[in-house]
Amino acid sequence: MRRTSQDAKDAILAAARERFAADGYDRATIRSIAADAMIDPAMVMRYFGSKEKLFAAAADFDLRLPDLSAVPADRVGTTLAAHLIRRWEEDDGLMILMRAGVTHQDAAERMRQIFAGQLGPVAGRLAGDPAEGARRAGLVATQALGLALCRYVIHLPPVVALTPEEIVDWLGPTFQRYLTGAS
Amino acid sequence: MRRTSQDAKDAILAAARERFAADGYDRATIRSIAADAMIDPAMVMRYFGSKEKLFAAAADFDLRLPDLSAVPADRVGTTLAAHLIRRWEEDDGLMILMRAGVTHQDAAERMRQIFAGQLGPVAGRLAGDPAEGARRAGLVATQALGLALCRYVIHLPPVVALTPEEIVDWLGPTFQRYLTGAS
DNA sequence: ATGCGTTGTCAACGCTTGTTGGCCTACACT
DNA sequence: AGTGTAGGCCAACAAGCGTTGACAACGCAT
Repeated sequence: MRRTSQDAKDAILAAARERFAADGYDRATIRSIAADAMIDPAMVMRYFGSKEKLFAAAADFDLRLPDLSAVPADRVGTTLAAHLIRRWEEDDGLMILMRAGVTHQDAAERMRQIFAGQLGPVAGRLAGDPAEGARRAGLVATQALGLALCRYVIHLPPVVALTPEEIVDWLGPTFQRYLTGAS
Repeated sequence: MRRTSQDAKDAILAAARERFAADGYDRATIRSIAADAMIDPAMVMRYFGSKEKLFAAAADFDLRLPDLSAVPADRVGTTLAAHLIRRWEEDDGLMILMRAGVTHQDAAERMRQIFAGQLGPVAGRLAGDPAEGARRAGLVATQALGLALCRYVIHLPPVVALTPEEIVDWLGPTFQRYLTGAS
């Protein structure tokens, strides 16, 4: 039994996710992705059409936010912080978007959709007003993405040294204020 | 009177700063920088030696932090927030580092030096302990760089819509807690 | 006017990139 | 056995990159 085309696609996609997350859009080449997947570069084109389409397939991501209005009102900040940290470490999808979003238009657009479409409604439900929810979601995004940038991309030593528990302790109150505090 | 070499260098450096800030390291090509400076690409090489060296010359940046121990203790957060916003808008140096730091090693290293060497000591003076200062500086960096990422790079609409005053009002207390709050 | 050093131009190099088309190879089915 | 089809490989393409070296044009000193 030879490898089925689905296996090849899976292997390519897995390699692509790793490379895009580690190197960004430009430096992650079709050739290097193909080498990681132990396959010919031409196969990548056959199965995904172009580098753009491969990236679109690899950059799929969902925050999988819990329903924050179901947790105690004074716990939304820490709950969100704990969830985001976990989500970040188990899925490299956000790393892909961060590394690519800096130079790549589509990736930036995806990022906007994620925070407007996933975090926005959750914040809006807490604020009781969609427009205000968007503002709150934006503020949360600045702190959340900033942590990811310093910890996983820039590798700022003091931020890398923080334990997940410390991060929750420090960022939880910040999220709490951004989500529920007075404007 | 022909153009002096200093004029050419200045023109190249200005064009390089704009291109690196707008496009990142990889997409900012020597050719495009030279075209912006209305000069031949070969001149760029003559005056700066290589793309790496040109980047090093363009990525020079100083936070120019004020002495935070000279302001009222309950004002350090808002003072820092106001200063960083101003610094960000008047100098594209940090944009260069942010756009490049994601894929370029040297830029990430510069970023680490800036926050460890400039913000760290200031925070250390406030905390009365250099090691603790590094931690506090790291936390501040997550929020400060996250804002810049969302506002100037990703262009998250709700974050772009914030006025400088609103940003100071929201981020000031965060910086205050990161710098002087209980650990 | 002659010479020289600086400023600028031009063409090309070697390399890497995304992308394409043709050609094998192995399996499933008749 | 023969054949069709799907998986895979190879070589090449055009374009763009950083970089190089040779050569022309200019201004100032002598």
